[in-house]
Amino acid sequence: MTYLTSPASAKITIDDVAREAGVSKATVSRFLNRRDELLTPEIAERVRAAVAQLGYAPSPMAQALKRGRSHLIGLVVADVTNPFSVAVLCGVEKACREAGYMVMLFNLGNDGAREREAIKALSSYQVEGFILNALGHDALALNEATQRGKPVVLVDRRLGGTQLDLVELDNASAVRLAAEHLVGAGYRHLLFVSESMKGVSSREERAAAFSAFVASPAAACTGTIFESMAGHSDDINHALDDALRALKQRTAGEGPPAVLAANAVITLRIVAAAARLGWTLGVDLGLVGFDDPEWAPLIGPGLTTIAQPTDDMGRLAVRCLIDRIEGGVMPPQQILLPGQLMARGSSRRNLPGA
Amino acid sequence: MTYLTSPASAKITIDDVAREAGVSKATVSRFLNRRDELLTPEIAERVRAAVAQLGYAPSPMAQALKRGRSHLIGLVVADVTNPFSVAVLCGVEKACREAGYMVMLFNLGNDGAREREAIKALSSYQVEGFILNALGHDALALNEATQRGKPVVLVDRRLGGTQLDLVELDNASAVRLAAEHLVGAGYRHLLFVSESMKGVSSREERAAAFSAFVASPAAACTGTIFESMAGHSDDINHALDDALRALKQRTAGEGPPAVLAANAVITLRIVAAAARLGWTLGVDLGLVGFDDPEWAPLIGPGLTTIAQPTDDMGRLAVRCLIDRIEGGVMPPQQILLPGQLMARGSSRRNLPGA
DNA sequence: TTCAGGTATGAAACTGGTTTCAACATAAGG
DNA sequence: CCTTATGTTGAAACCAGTTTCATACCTGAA
Repeated sequence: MTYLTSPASAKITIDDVAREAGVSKATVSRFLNRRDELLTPEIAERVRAAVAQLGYAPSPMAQALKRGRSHLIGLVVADVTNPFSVAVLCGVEKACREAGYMVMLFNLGNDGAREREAIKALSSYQVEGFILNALGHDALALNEATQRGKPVVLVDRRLGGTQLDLVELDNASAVRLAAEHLVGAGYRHLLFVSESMKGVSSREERAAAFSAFVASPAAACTGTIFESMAGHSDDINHALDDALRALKQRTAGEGPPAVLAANAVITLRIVAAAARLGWTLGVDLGLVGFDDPEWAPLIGPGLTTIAQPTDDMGRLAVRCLIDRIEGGVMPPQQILLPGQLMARGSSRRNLPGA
Repeated sequence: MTYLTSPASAKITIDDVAREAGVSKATVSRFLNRRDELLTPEIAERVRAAVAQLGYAPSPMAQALKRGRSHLIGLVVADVTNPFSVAVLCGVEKACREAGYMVMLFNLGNDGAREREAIKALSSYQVEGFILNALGHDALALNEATQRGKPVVLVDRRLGGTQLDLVELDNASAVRLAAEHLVGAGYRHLLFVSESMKGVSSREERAAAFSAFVASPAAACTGTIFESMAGHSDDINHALDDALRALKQRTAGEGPPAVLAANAVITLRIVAAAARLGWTLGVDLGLVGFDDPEWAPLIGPGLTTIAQPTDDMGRLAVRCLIDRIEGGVMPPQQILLPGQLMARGSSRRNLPGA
């Protein structure tokens, strides 16, 4: 009894087409690459017909082998469960397809040790370039890639000291935008909550911009940075609750404090913490978070966020990469894109009380 | 002025290793494939040293070409922005890597017309098999794949009449679980809200199970199905609001109605609709939704959900596929996995009123 | 009519591996 | 000591294409 009835329908090669058309495979190859120029109309037509009749499609593998070009782009993502990464992934994938490239995905699952593995695996598949949204724990891995002469574009995070193309949010402006919004809404005490910096540039930039903002005389607010360390989630939550309670106490009588959350994961943690403490967002605690997932308007009074132009980021990263792949020689670019403030209930101080 | 300092560090081939070790490339190949057996220890050692010294790694492209095996698995996903798809993607990716395969991702972006394109592109890259979470608008595309003798495993959605391996949620049981939970919580009037069926099997199964449940005498509740058609989001929302209002009116005095949402996207829509109507979840409207994204506990009183074992689904799909790739001949399997009820506030009728 | 020059095509080499097959060396058996 | 068996190794063919190089053909000028 057979379950696989497929006759493995003999995949057709360039030789089959050549035979069918009564020409040599060189001719077929020429036809496919520089369509008709260089070919007698009559022959070109015969080849065209044979290709159509057999439904022939050339093997990218074989092409890659000879040409040294795979039309593959390696995309390394720190964590696919992060909505930001997914959003960028979408942009990258779309732009790649439009440009005739396929994307080969490698998800690190937030495991820095796998960066090497990712770059090795992808470059063994002859990807023509990398788009990295990686952890940066392993600068050596990067060197391996660049040393092989493969172009690299960084997204969201700069890695090592190396001067590479980079596409990211204009973190300084975005933080200022968020902080000014909170101050404008009447919050006088700001807490910036981030995951442990661990050398991740975007986290550091945001924290630095926050420090700079609260230090400026014009700010008219106090600011603290809370770094949530890794560990068991109960411990994380406990530490976070303590920090919020302490802040509240310290600033009692001066209006509610506000949190600026460094990304969507942190935002969710803050929301959960507020729920545990029995605080109402927008009333007992202001909140602005980076990233604007679709659930942001639906949590509590609606979460105010800084939306990143993720789709454009992906698209620009690809354009930048392909420019280099196709021989463009230019200085490393840093492309900074503006964030957009999505003002919602979590940062409106004077809500009709609940 | 040069910006690319990389000497393109001449990628080393098997010939280089052979030369370095003073043997033929056949010997090197033998060493790499069946490590040492069959080789003089002295020669094996020379090759090992050469490989190590040159840091040689064989080209999967060339291997694929000759062996006809690419160690690539094609993953077609209906929509990467859907959390369910991402969750499955994670499981698939992990399982693949553990088994020594790479995954090649193709995102349809909910565009059914691209199914063909996806399968063509992936199979031209010689993927050894497919994992499909696709739309199924194009049964022909599928045939193309199976006809080429490539194994296919379906996830979440069965396609066409073809008998293929399938991994999905046990929709019938899951719907019953959710519905019984709602009835148990005191809701007497149930509304099943789904996107337009359009031949998507999981949607149909869930709807059918819902109909079956409410039709059973033991159910002690009424049930309606609301199919949200495609269109402008304002229209969708309007229709949804109307349906909810009508249900409420029709059942006035018999306690609040409850919604069973067919997936996370619908769940978010219901949450938004409740907000527009000024209804409190759990009080004015019960809600249970399929899929359990991380934000579910944080919206309103917490959303009750049916969690799917997405990670296991991915893992099982891969195992199933690899079994077939590696020659396993067996009848098409249907693997049904149980859903888990995550009871939260949105389905608790007697909350301390707000 | 012949020769130069250009063009269209095919044969063969090449990409980087695997695999078959033949050759060689060594050991065992007669 | 010669034959046979066994086991290692290398040369060459092969995968499916691209590209170089040579050849055949045709045209135009001397």
